[in-house]
Amino acid sequence: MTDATQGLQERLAAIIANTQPGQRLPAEPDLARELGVSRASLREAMRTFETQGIIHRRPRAGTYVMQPPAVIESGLEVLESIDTLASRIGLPVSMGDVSILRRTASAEEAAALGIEENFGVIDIRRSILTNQKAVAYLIDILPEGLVGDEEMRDFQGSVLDLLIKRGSPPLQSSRCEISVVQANRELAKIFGIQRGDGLLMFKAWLYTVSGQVIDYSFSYFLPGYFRFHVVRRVGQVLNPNLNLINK
Amino acid sequence: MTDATQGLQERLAAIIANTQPGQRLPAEPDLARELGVSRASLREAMRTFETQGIIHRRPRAGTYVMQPPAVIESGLEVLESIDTLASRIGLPVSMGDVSILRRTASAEEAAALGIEENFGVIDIRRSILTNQKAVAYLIDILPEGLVGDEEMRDFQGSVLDLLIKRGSPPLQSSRCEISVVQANRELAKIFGIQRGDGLLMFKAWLYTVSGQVIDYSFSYFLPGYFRFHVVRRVGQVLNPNLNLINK
DNA sequence: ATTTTTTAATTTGTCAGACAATTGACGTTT
DNA sequence: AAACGTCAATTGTCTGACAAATTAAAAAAT
Repeated sequence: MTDATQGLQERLAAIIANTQPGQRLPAEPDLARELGVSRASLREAMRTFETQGIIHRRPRAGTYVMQPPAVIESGLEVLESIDTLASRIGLPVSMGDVSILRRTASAEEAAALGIEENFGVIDIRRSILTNQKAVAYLIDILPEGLVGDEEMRDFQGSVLDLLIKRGSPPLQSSRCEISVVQANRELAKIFGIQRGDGLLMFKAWLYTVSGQVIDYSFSYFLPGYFRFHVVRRVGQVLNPNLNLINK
Repeated sequence: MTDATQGLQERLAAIIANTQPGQRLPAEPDLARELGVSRASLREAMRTFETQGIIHRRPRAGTYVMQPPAVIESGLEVLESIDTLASRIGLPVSMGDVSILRRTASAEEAAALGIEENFGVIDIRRSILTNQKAVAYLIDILPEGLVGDEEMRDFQGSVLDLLIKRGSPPLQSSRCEISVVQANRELAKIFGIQRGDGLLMFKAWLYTVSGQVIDYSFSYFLPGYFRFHVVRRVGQVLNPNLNLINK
């Protein structure tokens, strides 16, 4: 996606975010004029949000901002920080050492964040303790320039909570990959376990409403202290393309 | 999305599906002519696939079909059997030894299935092989009397597929708990790993539409062969009130 | 005053045609 | 063989237009 397209995407995202769910957006010709683009370009940008279920377009009636689905389950469907989760479960947790450093992005991180290699990133690492024992270790990689210095100084909780609290850019969802990894020396030392012991790992991409990755994170969990669940629908896979592609 | 739009979407999906990953799609004017639509409409449809990362567009160079990831990947939102998943991805898998036996329910199983202790259950265990190597081991516990003897005899695939195929009772959803377990002697032997090595485990309750648990299952996955993911919503932030408040 | 009917404006879906900017392949020159 | 210039190809974007149907306003009828 080109820079100009990205900019339009973000400006449109802001307009959508500032519209009450259920409310109608301005008509396309008006919106295009407001954004200074042609109606065709606007429609392409809108298609992105329609694909994500953020807006719904009704021919001859208008385009409406969707109501975010009601959250009932308390599983992985909803993104919440470990801190929020722990306090909800009643697990007394404290934060261990926090490491915040600026460095340049590795190739993998640059690809994940959609930035150039060697672009600056902020690397935040911290452990979650219960009874003086580490039960989770969290690494967040963010593009430089997103979080100010003063924000960083009084950083006490989770990166996610910080981003949610500041409100901009508006967040959309997180893609979370679940896997098991063997503890390397660093992780073994942090958790006080043997090298090679299994750890539950979440690798997550946090997306803004404009589709940009704002946080690339690795979360390691000591088995036995956390229980994650997800409710799975019975039915068809929604993405029809994958079916076609692999037939 | 209107019906005509849906049709274009599907026809474009078919064209993308029949294009080798990494290859270029025909130029937009040609593709539009082939599909019998205008270039503007085609571009809107293409934006849908670009959003999903299925195609990548490079200005003045063309539109390219992306390479799908090589590992077994599954969104957890939709419940599907490992067999269906593997065939959808094109991974050649075979079924290892299958063990089907009738016995009485343990206390844990009785609680999970909502039946009396010592009530009869069917215990189905099987391993999934790829290249003669076990990569998954699945245990299904069902209340007795739900599956007939003749159905069991020619049982070849997954319990879930069997239940879906027979259609009754109608299934609703599955609650899946994700954790990491250490391989015991039995599991270590099955997977050819050391005792104590980490395995990804799903513990799942399959619910019918009437709310009854019809299948209580344990699924063990060898790390590295599967990549499960889940999209986690950021519920509150899309709520425009918060954005306004925090601005 | 209220309900029904008619009318007109609104809005998305779609089309055709055009131009700009840059890439990548090709041919030419050194 | 290498460097350079040329030119077709391709996506990104714009303008203007029409169709179809919904919605709201206006008009008519009760």
